[in-house]
Formats: sequence, structure tokens, C-alpha cells
Amino acid sequence: MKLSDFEMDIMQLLWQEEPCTASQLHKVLLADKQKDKKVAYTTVKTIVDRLEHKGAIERCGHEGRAIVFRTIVTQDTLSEQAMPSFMQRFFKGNSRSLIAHFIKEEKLNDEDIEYLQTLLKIKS
Amino acid sequence: MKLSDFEMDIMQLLWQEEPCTASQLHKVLLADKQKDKKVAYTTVKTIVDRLEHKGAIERCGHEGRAIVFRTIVTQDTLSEQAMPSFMQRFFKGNSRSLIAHFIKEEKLNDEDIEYLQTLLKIKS
DNA sequence: CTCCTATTACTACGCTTGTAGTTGTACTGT
DNA sequence: ACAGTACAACTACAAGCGTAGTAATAGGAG
Repeated sequence: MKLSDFEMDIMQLLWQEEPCTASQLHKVLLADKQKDKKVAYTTVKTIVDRLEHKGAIERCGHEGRAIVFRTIVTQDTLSEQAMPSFMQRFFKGNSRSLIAHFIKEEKLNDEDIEYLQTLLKIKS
Repeated sequence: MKLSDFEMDIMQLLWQEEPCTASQLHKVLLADKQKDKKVAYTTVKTIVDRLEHKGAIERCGHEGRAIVFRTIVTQDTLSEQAMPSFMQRFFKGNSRSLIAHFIKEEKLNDEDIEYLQTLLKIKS
């Protein structure tokens, strides 16, 4: 299943807020995206329809007239599929440099570092 | 600068092979992508044209009649831009879980692990 | 019961992407 | 000098995407 950027954004919201309706999603989008981008309710609804059509989400009831949706696929399922192609593109399947890149570039606090070190230790 | 998947693939090749011509890229694509996908030379050329138009690559001479291209943007520049949006989508900006995900899921050999541990140590 | 409003379902449209054909032209071998 | 080939430049086109308008309708307010 291939989802576009905006579709992924909506999925992200759904994973946090589910189960919920299209207008709830719309409200959240307007709220936490005060910045610049304002999308119309119908736009959100279109994306939700497409997600349903693609089998990423499903109806799980009504709330008045509004349809309540919930996700079918898990965050992991999708990331699992998206990751490798992404990695290949940037790092030719060399996970090491990918991880190294993140460690170098991203802000990690002491606790994060400790946690990751533990992970590595388990792995070895 | 926003590049599509296929455009990224070509960039990937270019970073490895540059400077080179469209047909060289085409040949490499056919070679290391023996699998299933065969793209026509003209397809590759179209992508190259678009990359030039987007300012990701530039002409740097001729080889016979063929135009020799080289990249303008670095791998880092592009990944820097692509990463955050990707991360946000999947991990809501939580780099720690992203890195953790990779450490857990990807095959790393002992040397990799050692290397990454060193990186973490420097960081702390 | 009737009207308003929120919501759905349908439709539209311009842009990007992946894919490739066509046409013109410069080189190359004979 | 000429034909064949390789390449560039242009054009095409269907699918997918982001975005949204419109029409229909169900629920709630009076």
C-alpha cells in the first residue's frame, strides 16, 4: 500500500486520535497547523475517502450523521514498508550510515543516548 | 527542492558515478536493476532534464555529443531536507524512536555496532 | 413539520510523476 | 559524401495527488 505525504499526515493524526470523524481530523489539522496551511474540510474528507478506498482505514460506526473511522494498518506496517525504499535511496541499504547520520544530526539528550547505547549492547 | 522517488534514484546513481551522461546512467540502471523494471533511455533522459531544471544537477561538458552532468546539491543537503518531514510523519519528531527503530530492525554487524557506540559516546 | 446546518458523496481541475514516442541533428565508419 | 546510429530536445499521456466546489441529505432547532 502506497500512501502519499498528505495521506500519511492524516494517518498520523488518526493513529493519535482514533477512532474519530473527518471533521474532528479537520479541526485538529487547523488547530495544530495554525501556521500557514489551511485545508478545507472537503479536502480532508477526500483524503479520508481515499484512505478508506486504499484499505488503510475503515468505518467503525456513526456519531450522529458523521462517520467514525479507525485505522486498519499499524504504524509499524507502514513504516516497515516505507523505510527500506527510503533507505536505499539515500544510503544504498547501508543502515549503518543512516543511523550514524541520525545520531550525528539529531538532538539527543543524555537519556536518549543512554537508551540507545543499551539497545546496541543488547544487539551485540 | 523537492525530488520524486525516481528522481532520487537517479541522483543516487549520479552521486556514485558522476560526472556522467544520461546514457551511462541508463546503462547502470539496466545493469543493476536486472530484476523487472526496465526503463527506456528517453525516460532516464526526461528525469535528468527535470533534475537539471530543478537545479539539482548541471552540465559540465560534453563527451562526443553526449552531455556530461554532475550534481550540484550534496547528498547531505537533500537528506537534511527530506528527513525531518519523513520523521515527523512516522515518529512525530521523536528522533530517539526513529533511531531505535533502525537499531532494532536492521542487520548490523559487530563492527557497525562498535562504530555506532563510539558515535554515541562522543555525543554524550 | 419545516427550515437550517453539518456532513456526505460526487465531481472537477491543475500539477507532478513515471513512462515513452517522435523528430531533428551531430558523429562515425565506409 | 552518405547512411546509420546515438543522442538531444520536444511532446504526449495516463495515473496519482492536493485541493476544493457543489449537490444531496439527515438531524436538530424552533
